[in-house]
Amino acid sequence: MLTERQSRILGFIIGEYVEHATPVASQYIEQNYPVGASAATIRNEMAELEEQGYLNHPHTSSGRVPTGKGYRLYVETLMREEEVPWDAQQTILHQFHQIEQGQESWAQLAAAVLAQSVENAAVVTTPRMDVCRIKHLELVSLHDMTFLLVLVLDEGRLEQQVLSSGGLYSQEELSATATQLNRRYEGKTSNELAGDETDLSELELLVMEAVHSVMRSVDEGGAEEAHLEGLRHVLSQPEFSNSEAVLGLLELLDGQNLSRAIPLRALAREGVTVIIGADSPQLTNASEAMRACSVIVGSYGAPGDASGALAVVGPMRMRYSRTISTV
Amino acid sequence: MLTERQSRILGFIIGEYVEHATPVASQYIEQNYPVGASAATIRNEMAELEEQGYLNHPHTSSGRVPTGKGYRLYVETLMREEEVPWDAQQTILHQFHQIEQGQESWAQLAAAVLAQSVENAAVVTTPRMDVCRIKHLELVSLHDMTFLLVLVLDEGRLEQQVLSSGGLYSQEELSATATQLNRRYEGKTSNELAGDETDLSELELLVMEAVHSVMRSVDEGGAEEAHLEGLRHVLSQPEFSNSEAVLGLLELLDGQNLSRAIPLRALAREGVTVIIGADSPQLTNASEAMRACSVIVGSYGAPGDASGALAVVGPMRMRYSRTISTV
DNA sequence: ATTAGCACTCTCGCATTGAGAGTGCTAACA
DNA sequence: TGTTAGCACTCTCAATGCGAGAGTGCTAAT
Repeated sequence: MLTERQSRILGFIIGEYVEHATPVASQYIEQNYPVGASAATIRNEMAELEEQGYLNHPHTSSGRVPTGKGYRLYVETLMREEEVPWDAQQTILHQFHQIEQGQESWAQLAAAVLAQSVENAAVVTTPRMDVCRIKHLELVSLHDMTFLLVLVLDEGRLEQQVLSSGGLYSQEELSATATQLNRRYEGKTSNELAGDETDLSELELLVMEAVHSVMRSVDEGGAEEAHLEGLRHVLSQPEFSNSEAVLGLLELLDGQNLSRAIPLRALAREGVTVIIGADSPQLTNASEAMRACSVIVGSYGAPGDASGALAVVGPMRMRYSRTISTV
Repeated sequence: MLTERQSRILGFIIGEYVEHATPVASQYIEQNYPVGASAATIRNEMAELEEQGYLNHPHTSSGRVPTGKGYRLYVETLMREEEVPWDAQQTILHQFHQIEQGQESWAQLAAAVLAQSVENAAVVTTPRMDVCRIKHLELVSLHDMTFLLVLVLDEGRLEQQVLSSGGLYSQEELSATATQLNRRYEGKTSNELAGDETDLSELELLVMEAVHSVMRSVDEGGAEEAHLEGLRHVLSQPEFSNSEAVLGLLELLDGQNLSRAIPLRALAREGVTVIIGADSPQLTNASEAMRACSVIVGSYGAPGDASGALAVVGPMRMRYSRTISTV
């Protein structure tokens, strides 16, 4: 469909545009890239590329700008993955070793690191088991009628729930109950739990019901929290110099809407995915604000084990090569 | 210093400006507020107010705009606290009852609720004890050489830490150790812990060292996390219609810089505080971006008990009355 | 097939203009 | 002395026009 030279020119244009965010002219290409042809020829090729839908021009006489289709071709075929510079890798690793905290802040930090290193906004969801198992449970008395249920799941994930009992229980009773329940339910998944709740005391029943509900909500990904970081990078891009665009995007990403806007988990299953602009099939409710953006979704962790999703949100004009490999 | 009438006019102007974000003209005041004087008189008073530094005008012929000094006078003396509408209170309560989760997401949600109800950005730090006490500790074996230390502190706060032991311990041994340590240290504060670490086995020593370090970091507020929510509200205000302002503020609030920018905890001690514009003494490193903003800081919880700070960040032109009472 | 040359189009920045808004001042008035 | 009406003055804001520059599209020559 495209000649060798056309592809190369397209690549050059996209590269230029990604870096400078201004329409690219034929002369400029001629002078700065090794095409081996004059400006006029390049112009002809550009016209051809435009006819096929890879380029666009804002007005009769201004340089060319890549279209969504152009970007897609670029990402799919003619981009070579950029090696992440070794020292950048080191920096990232270093930043990660700084913290050995719980998953909560881990995700937050991962988002920050990712955002910083690709200079765009990043979203990271907390890791999550495909099916989680009880590792251990513990009951701690708080006040007279309330106590805390602490649930340790696979991979050291922690969940807590405050319960109020019908009666008064001492810490000793609670501990004993916990031990008992541990012996009986350790290693079970939510499903294996169901139906095995006969023969329990009132207290045990109360606890197990709570356990069940917590695990179910974890299984459903309800406990999955997405952390957003680095919005400033996206918004400082020139495409958001007018403030309506800013607002649109903010509206979309700031609130809880985040997970709704981007069906992260669904996409993450299949390696690294790139969503360009209003790639309609994937973003069903792609809002107007999303038109100008791209999202790169990836996952980390081993499938079947703890795993989570992570994404980079940026303008269409982002450095795909760098970003993708970083992801 | 100010006559009765001057105060009233100042009040009217600020009220107007806060609502409409446009300079206020003398005629407008005359027609919409019960001053009992003509536009000319109001003009004279305005000139007087300007001389004293409460007002300003952008250019020779445009309405008046309050200065920082004006706002300060307003909040300090001539504003009456607005009653939060009852149904709004209900809504907020309702939203809070929706979740009975851990503190992590609690703070996040509180920020969201606060932000929404005052239509500005809100920051909420996680609750924190002044001095925390051990309620309970638990050890859960994870893999061969690693186990999880779960620490329940006062008020049901949870901390976790992954430890790697020198040797191999079974879950039984861990549980026994935990029970032992519980018996010995329950209810102690970090300080009471110090120096009482003689006569312990290797494992116990390892655990208690970790406990100590966790508690110290909690005491120091290191574990305090600030959650920011509702940026969109601030940025949708007309004063941020030009994008440089947006960037400045974003730079300030988006990243980890948050807590550095606003010495929340320090301020929160003393009831509700209002910082207007570049109130220099309080915001040492008040960046340029902060010039146009105000911050209202408050605290929640009982001092001496679990407590945290919360703040609303908005344009100078915010509805102080409503916001303050909501806080 | 490539290229040089040239006309054409469109944007961008700048100055100009006119209307409108709101003040400051002065002079009259209670 | 405090208040008010009237008017000139200033400044913004939006619209308009203009010239320069950038970059293309096309045509004709190689």
